[in-house]
Amino acid sequence: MMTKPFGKSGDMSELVSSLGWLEEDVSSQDGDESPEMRGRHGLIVGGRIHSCNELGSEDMEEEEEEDDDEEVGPNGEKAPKRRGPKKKKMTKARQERFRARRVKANARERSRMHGLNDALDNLRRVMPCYSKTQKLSKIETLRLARNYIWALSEVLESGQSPESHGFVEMLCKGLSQPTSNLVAGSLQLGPSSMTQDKCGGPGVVAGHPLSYPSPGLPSPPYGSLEASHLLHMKGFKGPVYDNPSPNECSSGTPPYDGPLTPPLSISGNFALKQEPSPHESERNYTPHPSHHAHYLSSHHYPTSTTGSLAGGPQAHPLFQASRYELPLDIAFDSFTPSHLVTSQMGTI
DNA sequence: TAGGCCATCTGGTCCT
DNA sequence: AGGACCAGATGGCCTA
Repeated sequence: MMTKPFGKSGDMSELVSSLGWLEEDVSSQDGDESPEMRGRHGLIVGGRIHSCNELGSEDMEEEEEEDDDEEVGPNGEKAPKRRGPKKKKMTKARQERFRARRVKANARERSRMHGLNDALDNLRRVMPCYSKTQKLSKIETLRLARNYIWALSEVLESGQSPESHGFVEMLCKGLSQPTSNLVAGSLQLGPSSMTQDKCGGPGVVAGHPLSYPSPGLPSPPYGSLEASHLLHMKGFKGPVYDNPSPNECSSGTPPYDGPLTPPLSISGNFALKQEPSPHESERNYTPHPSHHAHYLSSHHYPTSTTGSLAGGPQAHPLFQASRYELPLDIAFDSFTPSHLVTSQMGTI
């Protein structure tokens, strides 16, 4: 798996002592270094050694330019002549400037990645299974976000209920089994028969027909669907069709990596919402806005009593029952566990 | 212990 | 020249 040109920790001190400038650089890391960063000094050292191999120590730099034209590969073969301007000698001053540039660039790169991670965190918060303790991985967050948009589009386009089996199936499409468990658990719904490809196995776990098998999952509670999420979903009653939508997931979902139908038909709806400026959105940010579903439920579609937050989460049995003890006879507005059980048998 | 995920460093490339 | 972005490399942490 990982190649280890040098020991992860063992021979490090030897290498470190042979590189005088190394310690200096480590100590010259940004002053605002987080504890996390401090805990990763070994890693920084590793990085330095990596770069050292490429740049060479100061002693090596003096020789570096001389045999430029006759580079010989590890197997003795001649490497092609290096093109472009000849490398200038790395004088001490140049090296110092280079180091300073690198340190600055590293700091920028760190903050850039932090910004990216912050954005990912914000994305996690609006996912239907946000949990502070059970963070979705980056890749799973992106996949779920993609599915979420897709599923909400389907809700708007075809009137499919956000509580339907198909909705969960769409959310879980292509997700890992633990993430699928998380999503299904958060939605208080059972496993999907369609998620066997990547989402996991058949999904019926011993003890409860509605629970996902959850190998390796920590004890509950982990991700949970925020009350507002579910209430908004429950409140949302899109146009109801007599016949199931031809686009319904269970009747033929597009392949996971295939092109999805863009939510063109709903873009107008979304566009109606005045997006706050970055500043405003920061100020007004709420952990679980479920913006689109909320907006739709409160502005475009009739909202049931349970669909309003006024009643509070405890107003619905869904929020009184543990996910793991959800009785089979809980009736949803348009979806029941029995519904699910039959769907698992492929009768829908 | 292998594998997954992550943070960081780094050099290259493109753009201003 | 310098910054943003990217991908590769590396090592740490955690879990099955």
